[in-house]
Amino acid sequence: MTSLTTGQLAKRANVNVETIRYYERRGIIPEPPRRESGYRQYPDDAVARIQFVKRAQELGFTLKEIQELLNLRVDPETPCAVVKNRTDLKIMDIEEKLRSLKRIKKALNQLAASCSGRGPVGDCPILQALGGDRTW
Amino acid sequence: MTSLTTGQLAKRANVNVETIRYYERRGIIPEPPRRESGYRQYPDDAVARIQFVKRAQELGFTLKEIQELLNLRVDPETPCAVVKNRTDLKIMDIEEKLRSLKRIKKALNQLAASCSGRGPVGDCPILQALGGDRTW
DNA sequence: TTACGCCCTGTACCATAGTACGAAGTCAAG
DNA sequence: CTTGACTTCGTACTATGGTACAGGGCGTAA
Repeated sequence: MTSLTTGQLAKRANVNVETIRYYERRGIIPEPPRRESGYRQYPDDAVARIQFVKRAQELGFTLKEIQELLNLRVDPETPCAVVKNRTDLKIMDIEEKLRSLKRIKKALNQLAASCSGRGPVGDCPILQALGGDRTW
Repeated sequence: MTSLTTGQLAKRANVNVETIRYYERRGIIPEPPRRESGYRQYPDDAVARIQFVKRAQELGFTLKEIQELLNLRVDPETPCAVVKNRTDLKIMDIEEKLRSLKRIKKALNQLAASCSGRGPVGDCPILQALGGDRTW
């Protein structure tokens, strides 16, 4: 069984060494055994754990949520429904963000359409719309 | 001409007093004149300036971007096109965020669909998909 | 005049997700 | 055995957008 140093783990998982230490402080990865010298000895599959975190992050989970997700695993009797439920909640969360961004985009498009791009900024309809039409 | 104290301005603009001081530190609102006592004296239209900031924030601009937007006003000869350009960039920015969120949502939906919600978490297809199918 | 509420300053703190750095110890190659 | 790369720890710093608080000064009404 090979074992990895922090640096090797970092390289394989494609993250910064400090990120690994940070995850350990956060309790997202367990403290690995140490050599006499104090060097950490990570098992091979620590790479998979880091990648779990990274994939979940890409899917919009925060580190806190990921930690909760990982904690569920500790008790294999936890019903799978709990995990599905978090996923569904996250989907709703993302739908809310999508709605909000679409609203924003619509408003910005209206501003952009109102502005020819010609003339001095003093007459800019975009700034006027944002600020009322006063000059401070 | 009425003039406002920090607290009055905060109340009218519907923000925290500390937020106003924070904006002043950031250079987002100019330092107002003071009374003998040191009390700030805001002109009435400071309310509009705060609201400009708040509206722009709602539209997805960061304080830094808002500051740049406000700085454009200082020289009324700045062409309006500059403002339009920033707006267009921000629209593209938001479109990018929308694409990203849609990708995430799709991936999460696939995960959620793969999971019946029944059975123990040890067999959960969601966690398996995130982590590879290993048990740490 | 005293009491209460506001205002002033500077600084520290919150969450989020890391990154950077110094000082010291360790490991491996030459 | 030395050198250079790597590891350890603790702490401080980054960016973002504020919030909180202590210790003092000010303002006004009763």
